[in-house]
Amino acid sequence: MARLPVAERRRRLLAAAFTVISRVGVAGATTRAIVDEAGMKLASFHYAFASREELLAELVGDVIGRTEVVLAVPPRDGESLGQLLERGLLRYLDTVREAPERERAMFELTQYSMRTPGLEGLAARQYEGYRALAAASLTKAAERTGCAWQRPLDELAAHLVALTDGLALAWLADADDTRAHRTAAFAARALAAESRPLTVPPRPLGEPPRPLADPSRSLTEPSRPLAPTPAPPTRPGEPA
Amino acid sequence: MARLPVAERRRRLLAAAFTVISRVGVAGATTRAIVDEAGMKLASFHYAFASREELLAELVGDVIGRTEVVLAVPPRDGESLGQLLERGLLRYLDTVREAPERERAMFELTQYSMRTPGLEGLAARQYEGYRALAAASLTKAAERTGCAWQRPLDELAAHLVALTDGLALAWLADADDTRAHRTAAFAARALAAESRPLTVPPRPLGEPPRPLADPSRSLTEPSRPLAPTPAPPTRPGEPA
DNA sequence: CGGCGAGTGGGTCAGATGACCCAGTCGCGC
DNA sequence: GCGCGACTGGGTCATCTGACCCACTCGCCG
Repeated sequence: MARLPVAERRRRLLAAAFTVISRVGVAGATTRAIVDEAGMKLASFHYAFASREELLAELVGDVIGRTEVVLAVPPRDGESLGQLLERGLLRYLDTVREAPERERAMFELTQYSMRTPGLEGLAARQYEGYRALAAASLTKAAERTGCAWQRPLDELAAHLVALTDGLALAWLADADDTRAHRTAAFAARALAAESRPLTVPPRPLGEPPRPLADPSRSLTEPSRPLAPTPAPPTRPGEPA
Repeated sequence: MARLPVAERRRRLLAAAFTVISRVGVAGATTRAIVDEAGMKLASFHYAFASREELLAELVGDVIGRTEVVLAVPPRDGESLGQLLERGLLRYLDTVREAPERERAMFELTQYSMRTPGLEGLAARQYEGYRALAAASLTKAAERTGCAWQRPLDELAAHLVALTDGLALAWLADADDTRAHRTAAFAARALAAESRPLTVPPRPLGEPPRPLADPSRSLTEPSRPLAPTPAPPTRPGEPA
């Protein structure tokens, strides 16, 4: 083994650890398996890291940055926001299908950090990172299709993260492409419903410019009655 | 230790195993930790189960049935489908908040079965079970609020499962109640948007009874053009 | 009511694993 | 060009873990 600066060695060990975890899970990522993957000797491990725990903690932190924006897809002409979102989600799904182990490894690392004393915060930060990525994607998608979001961006980002998580988890469990595609379409629909076109379509004459009661407010929380609202007629929960 | 029939011993060991897994994860669920939790001796373990693997396999299978319908909530008068769904989701969220370890254990067991040769099928069956529960909840919710679903039930059930998974995962990561509540509201909205009231509201005069192009079809897949559709105007992905 | 076998208890064993030690070696700075 | 110290290699050690063994006990059946 060539002589490497510690920093580089740490980097390689981290990469090897992720590979091993992808293949056999966190439990199977023993120090020996990791150095084996990296083509090193066991002593080098403890030269670079004080302990296996330290490596895993670093890895969890690292992984946050390693996540790329896979949702971003080149927009097409005349494409609606919903369509763009759906293609983005399908693209994400493709990356999951291509490398399911990678995705599994991510989930497992999150779980590891949630369960390990001292690392709980990292799981939260990881999700913070996901939301930031989601927010960026949502912003770009909206401006590319001439739309505006009707809710705070970070809120919608949280929803998108939940949707992608659910989507990935379900696919990992049963590998059902058809079902996953349908759920992706549903997710796109659901998110697009939280937007409005920026170019306000001409309002039909006579219709007052009512600010159409925020359709995305909680459906159960008692909304401060701006005007006393009588018991609403039996209707599905869709916005007025 | 009292003398127990094997069946009972197995049951107790399974319960103890789940408890241990909730506390310390699958990796920490060693045979010793399990028998300790159950108040038995190690030998009893191998008397009841051939191996730790056999117990875990059985546990994964068991867990499928153990899941209850927590989404079901008593309906209130004049409540919309969306409101009912949101309350159901919030109730689910409450169970997660009350026993996060339980939920974590479930996720971990799923992951274990996905990763263990011979148990992959169990993960799929587990999700099948989840979908069945979701479908039952959705049916009940719709009929209680006088609504009908506009998409096949099992499809919507898959969406609901994805949403609850994403919701739970996010909450487990950051324990942010506010965010989780908002996502629950979003999920309820999104699902309710896939329904329609059964009592058809009187159609405005002059508006033909057009079957308003299925709003829930995929937004990207080329829909067989019933009528040649020119490039759609730039609009958000929301249904016409 | 006596024996037999299902069930129990305590111990053992081999292998895996995290940690870490120490004698070397070899590249870099002087 | 050379010495020093950052790095490497090949061990060792204590501990944990799954598996399993065998002598014993005690409730039930005949």
